[in-house]
Amino acid sequence: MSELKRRGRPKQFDREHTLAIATRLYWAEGLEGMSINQICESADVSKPSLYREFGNEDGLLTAVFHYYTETVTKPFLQLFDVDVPFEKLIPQLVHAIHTKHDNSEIPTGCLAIKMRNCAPKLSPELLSRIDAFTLELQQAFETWFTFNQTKLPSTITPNFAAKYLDGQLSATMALVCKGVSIDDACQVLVTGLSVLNLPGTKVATTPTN
Amino acid sequence: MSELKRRGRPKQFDREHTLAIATRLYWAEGLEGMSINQICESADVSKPSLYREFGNEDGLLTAVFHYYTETVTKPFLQLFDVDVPFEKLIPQLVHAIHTKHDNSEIPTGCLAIKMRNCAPKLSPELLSRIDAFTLELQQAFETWFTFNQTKLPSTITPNFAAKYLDGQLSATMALVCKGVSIDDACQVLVTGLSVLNLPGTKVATTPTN
DNA sequence: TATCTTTCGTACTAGGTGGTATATTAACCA
DNA sequence: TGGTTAATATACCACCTAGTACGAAAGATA
Repeated sequence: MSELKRRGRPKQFDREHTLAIATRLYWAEGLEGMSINQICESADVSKPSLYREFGNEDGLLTAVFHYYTETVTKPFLQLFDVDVPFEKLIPQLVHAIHTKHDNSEIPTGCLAIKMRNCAPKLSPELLSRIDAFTLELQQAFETWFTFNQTKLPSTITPNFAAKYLDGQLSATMALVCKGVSIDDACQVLVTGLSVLNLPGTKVATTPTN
Repeated sequence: MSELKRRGRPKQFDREHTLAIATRLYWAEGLEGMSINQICESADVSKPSLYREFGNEDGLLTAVFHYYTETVTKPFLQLFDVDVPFEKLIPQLVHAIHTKHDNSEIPTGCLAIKMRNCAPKLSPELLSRIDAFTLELQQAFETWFTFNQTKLPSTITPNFAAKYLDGQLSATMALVCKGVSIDDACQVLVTGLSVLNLPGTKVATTPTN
């Protein structure tokens, strides 16, 4: 146990609570739409406390990004475990999107993408961390397709399929952000993925030549 | 002609030039990444001159949005004229994307979407203008599919096809913004649109049930 | 009790933001 | 020439931003 008595005034600052609120705010309002002052006010912490914990704004953003990937993206990535069978991926994706947007107040879009769009505000270190993570995600897709390659159309490589899936997910989120209903957005996702020959889609096309 | 002599000091302010520079800057750097001061400096105009012309920041943004739709989006929309035959749409889209990103310094992404993402900064009037325009675009897609409905798969309505196309274009732009090559992004677009049975695509799928 | 150590928050800084008051300038007209 | 009109830019405003100096507070140690 780390039950040895610490000297000095006991710490009251709740890092986890602050990170949760900051992440939610940045995610919902956008990086540039949210200031340190507003975050301090919402999380009910003093500004020096926040700076003591995270150093500066970039430190806070780095911690927020880490918190986001751990609590949001990584659970999503588990859907692409190579053990997940071919025929269960799309229903799982649709289910994940539905539960994520239906019964809670999760903001729309991807925080990592929103952060990437504010590149000039970010340090090179954080920027490369974001890029590394998106690459990691991309490669998880590719790995999944590699292990499930047998049923891919012959003209489609796992690498392209990964990019294509990435694009379809972007499309779905973009539509949701635009106000399209979750059902319609999921239908777009399912339709788009149907070209990869994944089961669970209704749309069928015929060869063009 | 409006050649009647105006009284007072002749105007030097070049509205068109300023709008062109402001649009480019907002488009490239994002709404929140660009300040009035920076725009004035880049356009080499004084701040009062800019305020005299546009009233306030929201007025400038409104003018920028109009300039953007007129010079960028509407030419793109012409590709969806109902007279454009079915089999020429995709090559035109790909060609448009290529020429737009290859030989010039056009920023990536869509300014209208970037503006929409900064909703809290925008006046309700401008916000509804943006929404109206995106709706108009969506309906142009739908009209095109209505006039070219015959070859659409029976399970796909023109309304859904319009949303789907919107999503595929978002996907393409998202990939380009992420650093994916134009060729790969266009290939994603072509592949995605293949489910609509449009000619010009190589990928063919077989019915799943 | 007094000292030491650590965390706390008030109150401040410098700089940037959107926006403007005001004096000057430059053309017309009489 | 002098008066009228309108466009110009300097120099300013109040406010907000990220970031911090510093003294008070709260516990352990002696």
